[in-house]
Amino acid sequence: MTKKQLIMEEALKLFAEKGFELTSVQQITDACGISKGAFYLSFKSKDELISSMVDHFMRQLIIQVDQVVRDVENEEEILYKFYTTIFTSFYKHADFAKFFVKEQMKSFDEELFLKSQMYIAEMDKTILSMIEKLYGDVIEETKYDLIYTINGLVKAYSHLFVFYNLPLDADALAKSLVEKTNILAKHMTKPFLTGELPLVNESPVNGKVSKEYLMEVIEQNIKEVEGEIEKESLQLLKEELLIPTLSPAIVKGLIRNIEKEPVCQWTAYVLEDYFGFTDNIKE
Amino acid sequence: MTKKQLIMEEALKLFAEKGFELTSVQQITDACGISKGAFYLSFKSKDELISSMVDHFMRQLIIQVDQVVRDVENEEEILYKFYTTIFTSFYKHADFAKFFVKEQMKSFDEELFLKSQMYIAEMDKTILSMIEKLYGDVIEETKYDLIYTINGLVKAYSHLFVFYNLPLDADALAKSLVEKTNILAKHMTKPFLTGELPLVNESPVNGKVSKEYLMEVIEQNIKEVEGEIEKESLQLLKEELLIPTLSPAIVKGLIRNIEKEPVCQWTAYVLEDYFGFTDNIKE
DNA sequence: TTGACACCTGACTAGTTAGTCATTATTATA
DNA sequence: TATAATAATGACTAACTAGTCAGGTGTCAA
Repeated sequence: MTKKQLIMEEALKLFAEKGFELTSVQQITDACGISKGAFYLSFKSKDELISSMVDHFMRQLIIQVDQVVRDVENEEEILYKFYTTIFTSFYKHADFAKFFVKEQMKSFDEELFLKSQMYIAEMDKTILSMIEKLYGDVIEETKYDLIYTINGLVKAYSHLFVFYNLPLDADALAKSLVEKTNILAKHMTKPFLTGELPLVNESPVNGKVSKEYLMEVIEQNIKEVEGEIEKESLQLLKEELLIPTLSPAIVKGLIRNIEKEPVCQWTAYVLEDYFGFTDNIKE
Repeated sequence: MTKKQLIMEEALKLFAEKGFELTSVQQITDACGISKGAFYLSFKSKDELISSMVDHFMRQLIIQVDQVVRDVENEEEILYKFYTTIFTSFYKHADFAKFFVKEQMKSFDEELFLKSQMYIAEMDKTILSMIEKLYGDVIEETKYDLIYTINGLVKAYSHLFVFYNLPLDADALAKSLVEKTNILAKHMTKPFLTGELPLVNESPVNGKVSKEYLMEVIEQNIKEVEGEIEKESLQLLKEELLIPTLSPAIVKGLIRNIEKEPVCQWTAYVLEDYFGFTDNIKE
């Protein structure tokens, strides 16, 4: 475990307990058994720590949910898998869920707020593609309402185990919410969110992640990754970003090379999005 | 406007903007144009301010919603009125809604957390009585799920105008959510929350508010209120609490005497609950 | 005009915090 | 073993905080 990971884990426990502002860097380093100076070797500031934590957990969650939605063979099972995945992740990372609910709001840091919004929008995108696949044209008019309703259900029921520490019966909960979702998809006729409104929830990067953002993520990965294949793949992908020359098959292959490496999973995810490989179903 | 009100209003703006911890007493008093010392003449501490704020706004909301649920003649309209009331209040007090979502969590102050839970449980009680009145035995098995779903919908859709500052079309939103609620009440067959679970959400005072709490609230009111009738009514109600001697009609009349006074509304509300007048419908 | 009173002020105390940096310890290399 | 490079330390700074309190201000009635 790297020092960064150690700090993030210990900090998360303290943040969930007392909140971000009321946890001092000193308390974090004490919990880690390191000095205050060592903290600043891993993170430029306390704000950078919180920002890294949001990246770490939200990326993990989005990648997981996206995998489920794209890979499940049996269409009937997608919704069920979606709910179990999301609740299992919330349950496992209850500390982060607690912390995220508490601090996601526009406060003390505009940048962090926008980042959170970006991840939430990314999740909404995945939910949208899921319900379009499931219900097709039937929900054309009501799909944005369905996204909001699903989010509401997840939020409301998360409370049970995130804040009351109840044990989670993910199976029963998912089955119950699958029923609710199906009922609403089938019968809803009066959507509140008509075409124009939901734009507010679009990704701040307008659906496409920016080239600059991808460059940044890739360069970060090049520093972190060990294997030579992975390093070279990242290097080639970076050049492809600047001047496109390679064929789709080669690009896809390069992404394949890095997608198993944990630190590169997010990069692989956003690159697939950027190069338009998002509609592939597990072969 | 009293000094207390002034401080609460200015503080609320700052809290919604930057959060509780990052707003200093100095900043609040600067915004009010008063000195730091003056602040401590109105509130014993910064914590007491936040606690008073939660009391103020949550009591207002609960009284409003309760009135709607109990007074609306046309049963068809209850749900619609419920949603419009709650969203209009959230919209009007967006600052508080923002602040409450952010700070309601178990953090930095166990007492405040319990207080928030108590108000939330109180609201759940009102919702329960509303849906029982509306759907009767049909939802016997699913009523707790319905409460959670309603809460989820309110939370999810509040975001639109609380955090994105969108204008609120309360009429359209309420109509849309009424439909969703009706659909779920009619078709839901797989509740997640079976009889045992929802106990966690019961009021910490076990359904009945404690005598001590009532005494405290009444004594506070006696100090604040002007009118002689109101003062005497409160005094008699206090004695009735200690040794019950008066007939229900007299007690009810005494409560009537105080329920128009803004500072006494909450007291009237909890006293009605305590003396068992909660099932009365507007005559 | 005087004195009594409630109201108000802001400099002050005692404490905490994020972040720095000269110094020391550890490890790798030659 | 000697030297260079890297990692880690914790005392320190500068800034901020909640809450206090000795003294000031304005407003009454006598």
